[in-house]
Amino acid sequence: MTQDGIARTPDASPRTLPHAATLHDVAREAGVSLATASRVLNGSERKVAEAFRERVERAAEALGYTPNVSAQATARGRSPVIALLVADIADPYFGQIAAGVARGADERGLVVTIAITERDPERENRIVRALRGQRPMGLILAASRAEHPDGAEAGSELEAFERFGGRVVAFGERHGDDGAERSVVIDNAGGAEELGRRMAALGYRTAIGIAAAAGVRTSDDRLDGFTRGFASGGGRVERIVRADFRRESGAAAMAGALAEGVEPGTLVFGMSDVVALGAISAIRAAGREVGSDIAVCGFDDVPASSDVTPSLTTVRIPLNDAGYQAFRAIVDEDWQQDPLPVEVVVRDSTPGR
Amino acid sequence: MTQDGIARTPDASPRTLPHAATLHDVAREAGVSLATASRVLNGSERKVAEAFRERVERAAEALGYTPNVSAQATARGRSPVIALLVADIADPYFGQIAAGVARGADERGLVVTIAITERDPERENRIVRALRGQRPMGLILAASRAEHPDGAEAGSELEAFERFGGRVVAFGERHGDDGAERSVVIDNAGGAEELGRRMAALGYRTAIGIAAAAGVRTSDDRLDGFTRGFASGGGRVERIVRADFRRESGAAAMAGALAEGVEPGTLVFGMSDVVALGAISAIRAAGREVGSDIAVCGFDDVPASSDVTPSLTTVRIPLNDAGYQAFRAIVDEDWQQDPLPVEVVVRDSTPGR
DNA sequence: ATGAAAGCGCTAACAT
DNA sequence: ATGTTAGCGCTTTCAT
Repeated sequence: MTQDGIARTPDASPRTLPHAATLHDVAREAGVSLATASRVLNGSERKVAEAFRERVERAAEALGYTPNVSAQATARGRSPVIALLVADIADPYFGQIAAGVARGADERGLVVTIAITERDPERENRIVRALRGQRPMGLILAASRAEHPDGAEAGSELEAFERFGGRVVAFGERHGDDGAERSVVIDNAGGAEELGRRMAALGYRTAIGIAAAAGVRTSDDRLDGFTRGFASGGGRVERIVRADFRRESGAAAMAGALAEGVEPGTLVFGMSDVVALGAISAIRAAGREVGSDIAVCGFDDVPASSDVTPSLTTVRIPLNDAGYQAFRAIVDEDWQQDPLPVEVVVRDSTPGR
Repeated sequence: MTQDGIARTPDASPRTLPHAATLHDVAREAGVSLATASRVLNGSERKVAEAFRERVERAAEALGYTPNVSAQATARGRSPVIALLVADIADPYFGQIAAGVARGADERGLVVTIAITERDPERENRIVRALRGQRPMGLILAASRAEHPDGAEAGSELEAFERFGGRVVAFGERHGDDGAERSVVIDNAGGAEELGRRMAALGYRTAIGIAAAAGVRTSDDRLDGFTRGFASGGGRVERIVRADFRRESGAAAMAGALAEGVEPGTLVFGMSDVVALGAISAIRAAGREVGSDIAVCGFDDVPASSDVTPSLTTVRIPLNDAGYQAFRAIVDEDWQQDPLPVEVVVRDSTPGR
């Protein structure tokens, strides 16, 4: 043994590090061919004599062999990965979706890679392009995107991805023409409409919507649905302030609205719970009361929503299941979305008037 | 052009799908060798004539070439990935850490893969083993683990990983002897001690701790620190109930404690905000009041903690930065942890008595 | 500075 | 049923 604890090889190439056992090592150790070793360790169709199989398995065990995923991927031409794009992984909305995706991936032994778009469309495009390099089985777009922000160019990276056999699954129906893309749809409009109806029934007549920029599909759908439902009960969305889906943004938007004046008895509808939570803190900061003075409702039913006081009225959507659906949309050839029930849950932030 | 839109090749092999442009394609298109193409597109040292360089770049652009990461990884022997292990990605604690890791990875063009341990040590071991197959640059263990659950066996997968040049970074100092492993340490004990002191100063004298199983380092440290600080101010932790770090678990533990009887004026210390939040809901469910009746404090300062009412007293730790530190511990050869300030933030859930 | 060619670890025909 | 061998897409000596 040499001083560095590594056996010196005849050709004296100075390996600096021991290397992980390779399939080759296993085969040699077991006294079988590469192919046989590969078959018992990885190949699907079982056609190896029990005796050999055992020897290979023992050798692999002894050497601590782990198949090199990259090598397998190059050889097979596809990578056992699912790429997940989210706007912000620290956001509970995306966190839950991610959990659902991970749950599915785990079942199939797939690895999920995650990338953060920060809600920047340009950044998103760059990421998709880079992700293509991973040659993943599929791409899940959970980041809320706007409709074709600038004409035909947008999404061309996605097309390229699909053209080469990758599957892309988006949350929410996609604008365009492309039939290849699958989407798991959450009934944003329907849920919001029901919410609007319920709020009108509770006696609210005027509302302020805190929405993302026009063009952001999720936001548009929720706002439109709510407006419709609210109107059907005699209510009216009298003002729409813009924010993105971040908490601080919601707070700022609310603060702005407050500065312009908000009548007692007004209902504020945040396009997501996170935004609504931000609005609540702004309302408090302005010395107003949440509930009987200014009512607030949101959308998503993230865990925090039941913890606030007053607890937040919202629309529950099974985010984790939605993530799982997205996973299945990628791996199941004949996938069809299971229904994702949305449900209005009325809590204390919207007392009856 | 044939009917399927693909040029028929002389050997008539029926490719079912177009394939992504390969480096080979680019080289041919540009009329240069594979090596040259590789050099301009990926190689580090620049030594290619400007004329060639341009032709290659144009060809790559025209063909929409994206380097095949797996192939690069096999050729180079290492994969540009950072593997992140968390107990539960939907938990805001892990979500923030993940965001920090992702932020760093993005800077260096690395991809982060995430795996969920579900707080199951056995599962964690399986995962680490599978992860080895990715040959990632490093492994970040954010999942709170117990000390050697069952003797020497535990962590052997980690050792194997490190032996082959992978770097593992753990949150919290590791038990063992191994010098290879780096750890980003959060001053759990110190923060909790200060919290204990402050609570005692507020007038609390008896506390109930909701902790994870003994042996879970994070929990132990927080509990010990708190106990010490609280005692220094004349307080005493009179009961310790066990839960894991999930919200429901915290609620159940609190419900149990409540059933046995909890004196007014008692302080409940949840080992994490999530647990404390669960405790709060249990207290409410039992018809008791949070604050003046039963006070509650937690640890982490997740966003939800400032939204609850009464807002939760806790210890703030810069989780996102902690995640970023972990990233750096992997990529920077001469890494040294930047200090991660912990700070007690007293809110309404622990009014002075 | 450029190209030819030998790998990287593994899979999958194709023999045998 | 097992072994041989030609790739997979890319990197990297090693010549030139």
